[in-house]
Amino acid sequence: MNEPATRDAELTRARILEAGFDLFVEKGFAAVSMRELAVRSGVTKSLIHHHFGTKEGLWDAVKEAAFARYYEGQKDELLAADAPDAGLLRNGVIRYFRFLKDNPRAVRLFTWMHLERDSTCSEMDSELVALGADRVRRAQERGLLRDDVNPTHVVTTFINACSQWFQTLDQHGSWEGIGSDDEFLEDFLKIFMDGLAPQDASASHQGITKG
Amino acid sequence: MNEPATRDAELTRARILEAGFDLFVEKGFAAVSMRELAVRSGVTKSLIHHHFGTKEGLWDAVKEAAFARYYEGQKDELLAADAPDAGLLRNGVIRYFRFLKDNPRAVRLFTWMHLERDSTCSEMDSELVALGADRVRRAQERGLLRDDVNPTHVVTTFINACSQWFQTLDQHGSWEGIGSDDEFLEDFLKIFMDGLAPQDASASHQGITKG
DNA sequence: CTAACAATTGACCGGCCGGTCAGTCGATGA
DNA sequence: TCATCGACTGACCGGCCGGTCAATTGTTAG
Repeated sequence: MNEPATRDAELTRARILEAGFDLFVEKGFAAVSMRELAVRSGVTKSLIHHHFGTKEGLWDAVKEAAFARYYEGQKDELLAADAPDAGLLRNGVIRYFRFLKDNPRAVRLFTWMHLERDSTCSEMDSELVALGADRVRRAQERGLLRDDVNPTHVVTTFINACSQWFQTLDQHGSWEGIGSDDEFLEDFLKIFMDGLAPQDASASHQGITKG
Repeated sequence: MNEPATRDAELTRARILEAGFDLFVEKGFAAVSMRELAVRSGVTKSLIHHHFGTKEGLWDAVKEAAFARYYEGQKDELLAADAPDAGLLRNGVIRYFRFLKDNPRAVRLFTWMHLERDSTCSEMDSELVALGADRVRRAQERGLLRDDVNPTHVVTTFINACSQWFQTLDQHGSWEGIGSDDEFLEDFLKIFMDGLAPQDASASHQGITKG
């Protein structure tokens, strides 16, 4: 029905995109040359220009493709957690953490993009943060979470902690006493969820909390 | 007493180092050329080679200089908090946060280095994390902090949350409902410190904490 | 005063950079 | 069967890349 294996434009584009993703994620945009992109994708340099115009064009396409995947996946995750039970936030954190764990190269890609002040990143982040903050706000209104903290700050706190965990994953081997991904997640959840529990009127916890 | 303004090797090296810091922090190693480094520092390209050998040589020198500053400053901060009072961890977080706030370009530099898998980074991080974890462990032994969490995970949690906050600072303008640096710090400390408070035997907080 | 030395310069190098273009090749529709 | 169109190639371009080197200049020790 379709074109044969040779001269399949879609397949070629996909191969170039994959090579681009690999190399850009590994070395960053500026450190990758069109020549190595060509070698890696198994096509001619000219063919990359034919399909994507310029090096920036390919970079944009790579980002767009990765973004679509990430955004889609993450939105599904957030929507899947719509059931209004008490563990909503906890499950949200776990899902986000697992997503990052399953997509370590996405973490690298977004870090490169942040450093290059890519606007696409901030738009998506903004939407997801807003979505998460809304959930937190509703949980606060129901009395399920303490309400003396900014919902956006709650979301950014766990996003920050999880993202940076995987951003520094390479080095963890040399950090003495550090645990596995799941052990960190477990400890983080203890701190995070207990820290977010509704405050007792009988305000017990003193000691360390006040300097 | 010393050499005049012209032909001052130390001053020249310093100027080149500063230009290198500016440009590398802004665009990353690969995206900076020797020519623009020369223009920025107001000297000849050859002179940079004379003083630093290669482009990598300058990059190493820039990193080393920044590292020395960072490491020194941060160690001072940690040692300054040696008084064994109850707010030790809280003050540690505040000091770390303030350091990052005062040195936003260091945050960018270290992010570039992380992406390039620079080993120097991990060595310093490793030492600081170990130092912080030791403090947490001692606080746990004294019953000032909950002891059912890995001390290293406690330290990485706040380091991660703070670092990433400043790493994404550029975008915060478009995140609705987000507060200032200090407001975030305040909210983070509420969650973090209350989450780390010693557990009551009468374990009250249920609801959200269990999925 | 001058020899010695380091700081500094500008011309120059081969090579790789991103990008272009004329042309070949192969599938497809009339 | 053949014209058409797009996938694909390889030779080529000017320019910038990091780096070298011989020569000049300023400083300083003897």
